[in-house]
Amino acid sequence: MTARSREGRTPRERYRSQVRAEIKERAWEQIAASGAPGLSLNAIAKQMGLSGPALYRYFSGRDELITELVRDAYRSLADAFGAAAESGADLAGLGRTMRAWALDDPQRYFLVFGTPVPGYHAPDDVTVIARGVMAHMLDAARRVEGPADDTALQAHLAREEHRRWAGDHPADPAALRRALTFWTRLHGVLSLELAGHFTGMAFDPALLYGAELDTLTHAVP
Amino acid sequence: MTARSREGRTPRERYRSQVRAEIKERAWEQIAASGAPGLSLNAIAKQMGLSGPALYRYFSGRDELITELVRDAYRSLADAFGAAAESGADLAGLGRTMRAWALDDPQRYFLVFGTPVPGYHAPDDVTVIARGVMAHMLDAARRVEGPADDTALQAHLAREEHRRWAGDHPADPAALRRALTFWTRLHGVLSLELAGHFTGMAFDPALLYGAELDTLTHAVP
DNA sequence: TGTACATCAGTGAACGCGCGTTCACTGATGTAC
DNA sequence: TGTACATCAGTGAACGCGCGTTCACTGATGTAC
Repeated sequence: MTARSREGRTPRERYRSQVRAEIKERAWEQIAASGAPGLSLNAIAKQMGLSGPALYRYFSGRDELITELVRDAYRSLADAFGAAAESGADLAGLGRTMRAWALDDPQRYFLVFGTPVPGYHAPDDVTVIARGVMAHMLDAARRVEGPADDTALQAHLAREEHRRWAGDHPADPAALRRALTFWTRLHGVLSLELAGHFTGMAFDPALLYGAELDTLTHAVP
Repeated sequence: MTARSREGRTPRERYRSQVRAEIKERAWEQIAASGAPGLSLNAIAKQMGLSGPALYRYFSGRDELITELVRDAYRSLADAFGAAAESGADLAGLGRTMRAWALDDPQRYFLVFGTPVPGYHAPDDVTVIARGVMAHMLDAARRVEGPADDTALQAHLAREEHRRWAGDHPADPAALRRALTFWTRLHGVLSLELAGHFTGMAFDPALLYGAELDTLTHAVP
């Protein structure tokens, strides 16, 4: 008879997911050390005291492992946003959450928002998870009060949204614009900072980041 | 006797620099096709109808080639900025120049501003060229009129600048702040766009870019 | 102008390495009766 | 409780590949007298 723990998982299943988790952990360590392009299945196996082919019991190949890491990265950011929103964070709160998430593991940030590897295309479900992240930003952007002056961009967003939803559920263009600006401005500071482009420039990137956050919550533009 | 053309370059020297140039050209093609991590000396040699070791007559190794490409990329951006400034471009003009330069060869943009390869450190002279790019932005930022309200960031920049120059030649903190914001905001839009993060979102990134440009030339924040 | 020599681009073989991935297999663990 | 069978984690050998880099060499080009 099968020994089933709670949740109906057999010991074998539990073992499987533990090993899978350890593989991913070592993969993150490798990525942190030498970036995504340097990720090697054989190196992970060796580090775990396994032979290379053993990993193929857990992932169909290198690509699937990377995809899984991307998924996890998106999910963890979505979770962080979710938790922040849960405890009443506004747009600025999400911004601080994003910065903390990025600094926590810069290479994880770059895996998701960094230079794309030509030729690699993430599966569709990753896009869905990414949209979940965007949804959190949109939600918070919607709750920002203050005048949103009518720009050409906003009109453009309104037009495109109407076309997409055929007039049914167009998103608030002002919120959309704010969410986009939130994303690009914070990404601009974060990615340059994490890439080391501010080193030797004698200023605290956190203050620049904070200044950008202020422009977003007080008034846009 | 040596046949010297104008500039005192012998035919051999001319030949050398032609081959060097072709190597770099093929290198750029490869980077465009498969990114910087996929750059391979052997592949370049094969494409030129040469054997692998032949390239070592022209570059001391892979790292020197990459460094040279980074240098060229920075220089071409600095040149583009210089030409724009020459013909009277303001900060917005530099912004449009930067976008054109980025779209012209996205992988070149990423080579310079994208995810850093852990472990690789550019030589010092690259930093000097990079500072030249920043100088153009600062120059244009200085010529923007309009109220620059006093923020904590600005005060911070003023303090740090004073410390760096020991009170001698501190840069105008308002201009510094504007140049930094110029850089990060435009990079934010550009890098997300080039990385394909806006695909499927049904809006024109150029308009978002333009909106950010407007915020920079009209009033900051 | 011709000859002896030096320079230097490019070759081919080789080294050592690591990669992803396949395959047939062993041996332990779980399952069914 | 014991026995026969099925499942499945992991191994070791092998395949084919490409990488950066070194080395001793050939042959063409330039130089000096």
